Amino acid sequence: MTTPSRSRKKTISAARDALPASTGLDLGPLPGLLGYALRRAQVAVFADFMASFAALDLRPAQFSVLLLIRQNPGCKQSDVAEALGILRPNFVAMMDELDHRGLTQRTTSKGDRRSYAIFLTQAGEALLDAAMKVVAEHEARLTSAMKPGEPEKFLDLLARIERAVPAR
Amino acid sequence: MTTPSRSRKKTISAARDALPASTGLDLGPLPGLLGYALRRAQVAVFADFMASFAALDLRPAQFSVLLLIRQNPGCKQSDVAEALGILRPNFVAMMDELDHRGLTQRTTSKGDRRSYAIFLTQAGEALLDAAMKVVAEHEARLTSAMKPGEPEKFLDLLARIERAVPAR
DNA sequence: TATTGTTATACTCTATAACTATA
DNA sequence: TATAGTTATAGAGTATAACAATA
Repeated sequence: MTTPSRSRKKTISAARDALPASTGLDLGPLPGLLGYALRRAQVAVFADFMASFAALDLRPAQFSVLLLIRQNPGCKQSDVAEALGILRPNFVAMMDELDHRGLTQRTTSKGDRRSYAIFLTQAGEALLDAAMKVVAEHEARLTSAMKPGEPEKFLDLLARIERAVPAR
Repeated sequence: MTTPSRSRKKTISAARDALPASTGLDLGPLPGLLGYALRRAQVAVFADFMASFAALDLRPAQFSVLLLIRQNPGCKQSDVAEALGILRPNFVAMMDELDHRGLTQRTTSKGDRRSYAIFLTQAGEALLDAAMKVVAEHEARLTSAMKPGEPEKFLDLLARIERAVPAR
């Protein structure tokens, strides 16, 4: 077991100032916890992402699905689902909706008749083009508070945290 | 509108190496998006948190509720809910469960008879003491992949990202 | 009229078992 | 026997409207 360490203690009080409670409640050690700060930031970023994509009627998961299909045309449903951490049963309704909206197309693959080969339609390509512009603006909002080099540093820290945690 | 910028391009390919797809699919620009990396890390950290607290039968939200009550003994339900971003209707069942488990206690406050003053019981204090040790181990796992000073830098970046996004 | 706690309700995400048709 | 897609279902988490008691 590791102790919070002297330098951490300083961080906690700094973070306490940085993350206002909005109500008068004392948050105690909460703002100094990496997991808590990580979750707060992720919730805020997710909300901004969803608000940005409301006009395109695209949720984050749908955006990533379209992106992966464009990047891997003809791939199987299961591969996309697995790559995004979506369980196969839950992915069916997602693909159904994208299909019904005319954004994707499932063609029964010649080789293995139990799997589909999935593609973007022209409408899907066009929507994804528009989405890439929206996501660039969203990302620019996130990096607007960062100095040069910090976005890269942040991505590196996120990747190391992900790897530092079991499950793998 | 802002362009992705030259330095970002380099970051994307670096992150692509750092975040393996596990399946063979090409993730394209996804691993270079701050929002995507942030969400992946948060999901992984949340999973580690929940696994760590399984033995105590405490979910993240319950832990933060107990912590806030200890930090603000006698406070109102609504204040805790608001501080944690939990909607008041959804907070009722949470408090009911904590009460039924004997971890918290609601006493009708003398001053305002429509609100409760909430406290931790001795069992609640004891469970939170145990939880603080578990969370320290959890945090140590997250910082194990970081060099001195990086946890503070990471907290700072998270707070700045949260503030950079609208809603407020 | 406004606030605190509450009920009812609904919608999204996530998770598991089991079916079908193919292999 | 195993795999791809599917169905059904259940559980969290989150959202809004409205009510009773109190201020």
